[in-house]
Amino acid sequence: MQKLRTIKGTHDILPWDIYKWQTIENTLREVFSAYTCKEVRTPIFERTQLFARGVGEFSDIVSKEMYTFQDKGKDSLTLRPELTASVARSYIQHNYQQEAPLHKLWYFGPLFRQERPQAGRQRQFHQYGIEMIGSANPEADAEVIEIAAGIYAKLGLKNWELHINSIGSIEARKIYMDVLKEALADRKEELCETCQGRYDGNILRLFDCKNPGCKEIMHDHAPSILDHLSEEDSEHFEQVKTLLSAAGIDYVLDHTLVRGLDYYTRTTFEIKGTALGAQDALCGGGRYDNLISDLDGPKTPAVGFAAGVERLVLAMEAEGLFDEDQSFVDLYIAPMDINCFTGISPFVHELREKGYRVHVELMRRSVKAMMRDANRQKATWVAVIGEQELESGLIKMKNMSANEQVETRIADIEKVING
RNA sequence: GUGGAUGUAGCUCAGUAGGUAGAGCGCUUGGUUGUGGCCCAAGUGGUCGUGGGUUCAAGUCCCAUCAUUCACCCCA
Repeated sequence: MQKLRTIKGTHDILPWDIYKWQTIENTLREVFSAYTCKEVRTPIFERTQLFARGVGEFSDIVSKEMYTFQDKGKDSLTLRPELTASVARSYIQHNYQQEAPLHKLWYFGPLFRQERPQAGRQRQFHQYGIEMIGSANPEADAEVIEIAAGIYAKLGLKNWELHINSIGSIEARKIYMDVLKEALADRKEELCETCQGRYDGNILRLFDCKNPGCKEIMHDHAPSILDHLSEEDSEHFEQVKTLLSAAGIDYVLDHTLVRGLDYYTRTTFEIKGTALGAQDALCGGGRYDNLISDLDGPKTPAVGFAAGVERLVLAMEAEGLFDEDQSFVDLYIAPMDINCFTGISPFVHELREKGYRVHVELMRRSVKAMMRDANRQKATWVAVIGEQELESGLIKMKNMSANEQVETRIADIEKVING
């Protein structure tokens, strides 16, 4: 009998770690709302077809990493492996374009991909991101990148760098791929096995190979895609770079940055955590001007990014950015026996309604044990209530960090807490 | 899917030349009568991942299996 445990590649976010996620989520809301983005939540599963068409039938994600199943109506459904396609579907289904020409949509949620887990990669993982739909202009690209970077800045993360590139329109990319193929034709035999396969499959992926031999060949012989962009593509990219510089955002120009998903056009970017393991992409995104129309929507330009939350947690832990000493208890009530509850109950209720975090100890422990517990929980105040207090109507309030104790009427607890 | 590493108390790990288990931290309680953080003490807690095999005897050797983990692939 197998012990009950989480499925491979999935994890519980434990109650003593959840504050890390909440810290991140709160910051996300702040930043996205500062840019007047609106959150959208889509279902966790969709028709398989959506991803096959949106992400690309032959991409690895769709061809071998999806959790796909049939429901009782024999429809093929899939746990979402990414969110851009879902948001695009929502945009089309509800005719967002009738509401306004531009939509800035952000999201946060779990995704599923059946890959072998490793550091910074799980089978159920979380991403947040934004899809800015409606603008073909470079200022949209720049704002999306600014938001991505702004979130890390706001969280205090230091060890990351922004890489940007432009892979042009589909037409320009096709031409470039032929040029690349020709430039490497003589060297094909020297490439590693997987790269030889990629040469005929998706030759752009050669840039991602970690094999030193392949890297050298690519470095020495591969032409830059930036030299093969159309005039409009180049102009667009120049403006993006200018806008980023104006916003004071540092970037690394990286012509080898070719995103894996089929739907990207023109600007692509990635933010790498420089203190992470092999899975170091904190955030990846770019422009995708054809996706909406590919999914039978109106021809609509868009740009966005998706960022991994588990990786962000790892990166923040590595930089010690979480406050491990923060208190979750404003007032710890230490009742000496059951009779103490009735007298204090209405006041506790009132404090909680006002937003104070109040713990009433429920274990019937000794005062010593309760004080010890309050200390461990980093409670700011402790109220001791026993027979004496019930008789006199005065309870003892102890400020734990100052080690000072005062007597007060129950009705004045809030005054004491506020000093 | 491929390769490497690892699987002993809640956590981090010891475990010597095979003789049926330890430490630190944690948790609980106590150190006199109703008060924490330090210190001290006691207690709680493990069929040594699982199943076989070798042996008088295996956490310790062999095989298998499962799980975890790191890397490849791919991607956030």
